[in-house]
Amino acid sequence: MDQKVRVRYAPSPTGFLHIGNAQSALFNYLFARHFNGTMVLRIEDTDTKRNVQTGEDSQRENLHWLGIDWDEGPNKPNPKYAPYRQSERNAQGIYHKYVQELLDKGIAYKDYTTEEELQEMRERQRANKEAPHYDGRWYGKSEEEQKAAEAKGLKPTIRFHFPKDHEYQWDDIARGHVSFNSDNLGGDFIIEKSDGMPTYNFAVVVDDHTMDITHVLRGADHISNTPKQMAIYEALGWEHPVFCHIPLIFNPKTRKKLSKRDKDTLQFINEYKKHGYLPEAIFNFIAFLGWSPKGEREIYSKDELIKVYDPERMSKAPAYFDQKKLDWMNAQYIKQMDIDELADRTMELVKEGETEEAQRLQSIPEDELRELLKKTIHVHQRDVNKLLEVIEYAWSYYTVLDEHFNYDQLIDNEDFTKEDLLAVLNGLKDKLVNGGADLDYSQAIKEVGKETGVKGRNLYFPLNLAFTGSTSAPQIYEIMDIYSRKTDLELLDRMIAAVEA
RNA sequence: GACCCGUUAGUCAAGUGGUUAAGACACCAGCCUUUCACGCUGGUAUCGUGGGUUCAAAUCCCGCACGGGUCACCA
Repeated sequence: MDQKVRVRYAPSPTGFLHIGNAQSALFNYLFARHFNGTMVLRIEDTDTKRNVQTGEDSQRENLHWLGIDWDEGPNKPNPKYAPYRQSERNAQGIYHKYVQELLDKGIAYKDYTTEEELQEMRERQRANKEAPHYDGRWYGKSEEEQKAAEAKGLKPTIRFHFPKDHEYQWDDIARGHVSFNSDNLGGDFIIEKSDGMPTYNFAVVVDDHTMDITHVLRGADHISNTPKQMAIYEALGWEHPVFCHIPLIFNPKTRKKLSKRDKDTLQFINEYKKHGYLPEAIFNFIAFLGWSPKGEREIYSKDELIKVYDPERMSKAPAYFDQKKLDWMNAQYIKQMDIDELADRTMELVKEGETEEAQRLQSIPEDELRELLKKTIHVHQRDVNKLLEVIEYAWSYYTVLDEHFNYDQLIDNEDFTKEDLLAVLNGLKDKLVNGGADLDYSQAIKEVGKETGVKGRNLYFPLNLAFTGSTSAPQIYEIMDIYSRKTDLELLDRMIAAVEA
């Protein structure tokens, strides 16, 4: 790159950070960092009807959580390029200035067609099996006709007039050579709405140019917008940036673009956060949606991804969202992270209390909770996919005495005699009663085995059942350590009573 | 309907004319283990289809089928 790279992530603040937005932000981020360029955050809030007050904050918070930061944006303005919200830019007349230029050149014109008329036009075209398009009815109209429309109280939109039979083509980093003919782009399109706001296709060109954006990485759903934007670049005598259209994320079940209505998939980054996915894992996972590095490795830290990121390796085919693979990847991160760090993060989740499960733990005093979580993580780090599961386990251990276990599966099992069961349970009970605070549970169980002559599953199954309600459990001495000595004894007594009954 | 694009195992996904067609997830089997899990080892592909080009095609070209994206005073 001989010229300083500048890229942008330009969301419209209409809701939470969606996985598709995150993907787009992430590739821009990787691109900027890999090439030592500048990452810009621009807010595209020209749709006054759909803007959500909290949308921008949500974008910011969730990007931050993911580990994506930027060098310029509404909160970090560079005076040379500010402001970074299109509504503010519009208020400064930035867009209108160029609209006027196109009007003066006769490339843009006022259109007084009403919404009803447009709809009618589209319906008629559809009925005639034509591609829906604007028919250019207001192109080249006289000033008198415009005045007459004004007199009726009509407010015009400004349309861009396409040249006839003109090829727009570019070399897309991801897609290769792409070309469109001006004749089938849907007719002259609106660049300024009747409320004076620029449309997306116009504002994006003005902003990318005036902000010196060198590379535009965005979702593949923008491919067919690109020729329109190129037409504007051309009309204004500007050079267009390099384009890279990122493959869309598909839902494997519907085989369509991931839709916000697909209930089977978590759509928003904040949902992943509250379920206890680690941002490192999500970052890693999203980087592999539509891109892959050379080689067979799949686990990469953010810094490693920045290093190996190669835009030439962007895929063309859509990326299918595989929830199970994400779970696996998150589990990999959990396995390699140390317990204190995991405990900190789980504490964080509890404090935020965004799920019922997390809220329940808020009743536990902080020091006690931290101990409980550390012990729970120690036991379950290897088998848990997300931190919410740690929270669930912790709660089940905390409230174990409220549960009523069913001991019948061993009592009614001919492989386990009543005598052996009692010998084991009472044997361990003795150790617990007589042992000091530093009693080694693992050692104690082994001794019980030796003293009673009961071993293997006959030794461990009863203990598993007594302490967890199930014959299969992780290392039982670790579970015993999660509970208080008093609870351990209570659980043993309960089973002893059941066996004797 | 028009215009663009895609199609490699159950699911993803490498692969850019000559490979035993990577790897991951899931699944199954074996090993390990008191059990569960983790971990380890092994297992599964005539590369959508029909034609070309070539000594040689998953890779290049054409047709077909299927799938998708886009055709807003949304971004």
